[in-house]
Amino acid sequence: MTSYLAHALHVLKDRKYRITQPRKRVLEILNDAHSALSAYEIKDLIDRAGEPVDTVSVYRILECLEENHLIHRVLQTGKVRKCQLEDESDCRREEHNHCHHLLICRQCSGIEEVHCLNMAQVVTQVQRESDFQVDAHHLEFFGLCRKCQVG
Amino acid sequence: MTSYLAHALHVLKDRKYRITQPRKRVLEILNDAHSALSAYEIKDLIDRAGEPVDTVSVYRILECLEENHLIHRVLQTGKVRKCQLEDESDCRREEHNHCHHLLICRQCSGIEEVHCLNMAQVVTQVQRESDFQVDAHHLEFFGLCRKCQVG
DNA sequence: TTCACTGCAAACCTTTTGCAATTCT
DNA sequence: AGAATTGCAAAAGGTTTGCAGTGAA
Repeated sequence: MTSYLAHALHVLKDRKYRITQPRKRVLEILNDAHSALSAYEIKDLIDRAGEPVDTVSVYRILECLEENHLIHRVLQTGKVRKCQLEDESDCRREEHNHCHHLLICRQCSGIEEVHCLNMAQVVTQVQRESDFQVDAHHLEFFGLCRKCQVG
Repeated sequence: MTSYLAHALHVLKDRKYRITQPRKRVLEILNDAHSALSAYEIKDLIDRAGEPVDTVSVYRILECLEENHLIHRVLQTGKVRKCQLEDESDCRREEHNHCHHLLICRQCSGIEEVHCLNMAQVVTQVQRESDFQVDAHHLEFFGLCRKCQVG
């Protein structure tokens, strides 16, 4: 069980990106975050920890991380969140890293990620009824997470 | 078969909103649009038609229309689009006006809207596997619309 | 006539760009 | 050393706010 942080650093190193202080700090913040964060929120968290980073750098780092599929964006807010490490075994190959379904709690703003939802039927329905050739989709659920459900 | 424009004006009048020139113009633009538009794009289209409207007014009008469920936003871009008039007969009551599924064409940027996709199974799967109580969702499909499919 | 609504000015927040200085490897 | 990356300054873009003036009902 590798941590997200270790995984991300490994991916970046592997692809010849430099492991700089700002990059490490952003990844540490993302690693610890339980909800999605904006570029500014990430910058603030880093600054508060003592060694400030420029906002522009945060933007550029997030861009890099997104290109390497280490984070993805919540459509509704534009905030980012680390990509969960996938359990290869129970994910169909074709949907790979690109099919994330988010569970966004309206109480605590926490975000969970679900892979492997079976969307085949729905996609088929769209293709049949609308004659639209689907090659990707984004799906976000809103509601209450386990902790915020009362009773 | 009422037009979107007539429908929207009726709803607003009914709820004691004033039918002003800027509101009429924004609704006309939305009525004719075949893809989603940003506030700026709407302002530009109106300006080009001869009688300019202030950007701030466009923002406020869009806010009003959104509150009254006459437009909704495409999550990915933040642009807005008229809500399609629903065919009451084949839509389950509970999902009513709030369950839109968008088909976004990556070729022509056109947007279609689909109601009545059967998401029950997927929602059930989420609730069961993640213990998350779903009360809403947003779903956007990306791909090729009928016209842009070759062959 | 009255009050909702608009237009204008200005502020605010977010994101992007160019370039010189820094720092990983 | 050399190239990638950062920080700074500045601009660009999008959105919001306050207030006085306008116009729909």
